[in-house]
Amino acid sequence: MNIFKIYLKKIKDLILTLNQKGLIQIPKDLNSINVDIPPEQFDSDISTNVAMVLSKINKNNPLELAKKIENILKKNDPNIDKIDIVKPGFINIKFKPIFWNDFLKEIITNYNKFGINKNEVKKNYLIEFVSANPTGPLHVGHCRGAILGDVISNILKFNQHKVSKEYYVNDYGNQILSFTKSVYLRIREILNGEKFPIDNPNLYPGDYLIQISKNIIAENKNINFDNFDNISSKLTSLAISQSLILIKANLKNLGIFHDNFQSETEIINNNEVQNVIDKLKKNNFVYLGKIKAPVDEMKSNWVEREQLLFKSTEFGDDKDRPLQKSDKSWTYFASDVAYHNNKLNRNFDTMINILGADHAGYIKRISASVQALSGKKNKLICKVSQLVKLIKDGKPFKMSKRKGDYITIEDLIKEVGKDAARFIMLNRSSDVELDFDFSKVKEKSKDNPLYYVQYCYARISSVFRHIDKNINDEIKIKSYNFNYSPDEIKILQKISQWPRCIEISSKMLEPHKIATYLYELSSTFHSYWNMGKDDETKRFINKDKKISDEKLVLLKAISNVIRSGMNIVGVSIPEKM
RNA sequence: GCGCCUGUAGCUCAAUUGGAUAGAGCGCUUGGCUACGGACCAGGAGGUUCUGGGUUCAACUCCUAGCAGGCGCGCCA
Repeated sequence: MNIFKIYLKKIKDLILTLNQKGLIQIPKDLNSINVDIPPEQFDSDISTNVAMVLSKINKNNPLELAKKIENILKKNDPNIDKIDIVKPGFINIKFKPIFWNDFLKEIITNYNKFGINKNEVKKNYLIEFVSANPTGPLHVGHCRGAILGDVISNILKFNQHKVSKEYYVNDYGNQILSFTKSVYLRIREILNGEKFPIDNPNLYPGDYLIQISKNIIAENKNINFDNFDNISSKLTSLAISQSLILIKANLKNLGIFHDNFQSETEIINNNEVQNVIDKLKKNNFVYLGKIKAPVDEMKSNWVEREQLLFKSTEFGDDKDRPLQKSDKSWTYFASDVAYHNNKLNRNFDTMINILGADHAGYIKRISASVQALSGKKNKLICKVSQLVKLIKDGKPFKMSKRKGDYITIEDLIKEVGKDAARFIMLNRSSDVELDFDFSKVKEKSKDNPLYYVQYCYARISSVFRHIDKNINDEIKIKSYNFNYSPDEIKILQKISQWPRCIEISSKMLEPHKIATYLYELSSTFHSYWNMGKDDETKRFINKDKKISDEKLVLLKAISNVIRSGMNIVGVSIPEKM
């Protein structure tokens, strides 16, 4: 029940009717008309800009137009208490108690549906995220994108879209080769005591390789590890599946579960790369050519080579991109084009890729390929998650893979817990760099939004305990006939904005809005709670240790929204803290 | 040099995607625990939204030209 959408429709219908009667002119496009949340100082529940939008085309003062609309609105809507017309031409609407009573009845009886925008067109999404190389466990750097992708999926699912979560496994190429080699040398070390060349920059030095190697030895007693070439491909698949076990365990600890792990090797072995290149060739998007050297550095080392190129410049990229290496093997880009063609063939309405900031430069070429293959724009949406700046003991913490001093997801979870990791990573827009201060994240104070929201839920739970109920119990109300005070209406207004929050974060794929909203809702609650100290009528439990239906409904509504919100974010809501 | 992201209070960030007097937390400052959970609340000080131009009834938001920071820029993935 999105009251903003409901009233937007009412207002659009109204001006369409007025237009048909020849009373007003309307623009072709009604999209700039909106129904919004009015600023607090105006004592209204919703507001609309309709008069200002119509003013120009009607050559009429917005205030006068607003007056006309006001009269008609009031006459036809028994829910409206008063309408204010303010300065430039805003129409501010305040509802009667009956409106809030009906509203609460609806959201309490259908509590599990509140927030869903059910009239939105339902789509079938594919979201690809994490997709870290399968050469070891995940580290904190992967964490933000992982959580972002997971929560975007949760929002879309909450809004009743279909979502398939996918992890692309880059189990092919040079990095995998050196990874396999590293495992091999670790195995030799274990079996034959040959020391692992820890300083070789082309190898993976991490200690986790020792455990991987031990597992491989233990599970494959029949393999002879004397000659690398004889077993390299077998060893690759064994090493990767060991890596994936680690990665899946990491993701599980973050509360993340993918529906599908798509292997790159499989795409290549199915000849999909060759097929997609043939397809592009047919449509004239591929040619043999040379790439120009970058303008500045290392000009002297540049060797021009003729290679198979994809015309990504036709779709706005800076240069055309190579599909084939000089040794005739495919580039990473080529197999990724094939992978995206594979996605296209599975007929999703929209494909979402979550990328780290360091891969942002890749977006143009991959969306170019999707456009070339599908002819449709906007089939692929790429979301970039900016860097996370780690702060430990008040100082920035730099991770270096070489030295092996990086923080894994295990370390992170052990130190701050899944809930804090998820909530804090979401607390900022994905477009801005995020400070992740280990000491602050653990802090149990207002400085930490996670605890602030959880504390709100815990307080509500404690009220339910006092009346010998549980916060999850369904409540039965004889009649919704209440008259809430202005301070309580403030909470109701905030609650009424929940579906709108979902609507926008779902449309814009911006999960941080959920975290912000939950914080604000908690804030209005905490504020009201403290009023109870001076004013007993604002306490939930009265002198007789009872609670009125009016207050009970209010608490139930708040806690239901917090529960849905925290479920979407994927964090727990303890009843006691 | 080019591309992407960012620039808002001393610090970290919001801002209903173009709306009204730009809001929170931290820090500073003044108050509130014999209390349904103080992990909280109320008040105060703090702003030329990086700069210049443009579009609009309306610009933190869009366009444009700059400035500053981050990330990336060959057949690595």
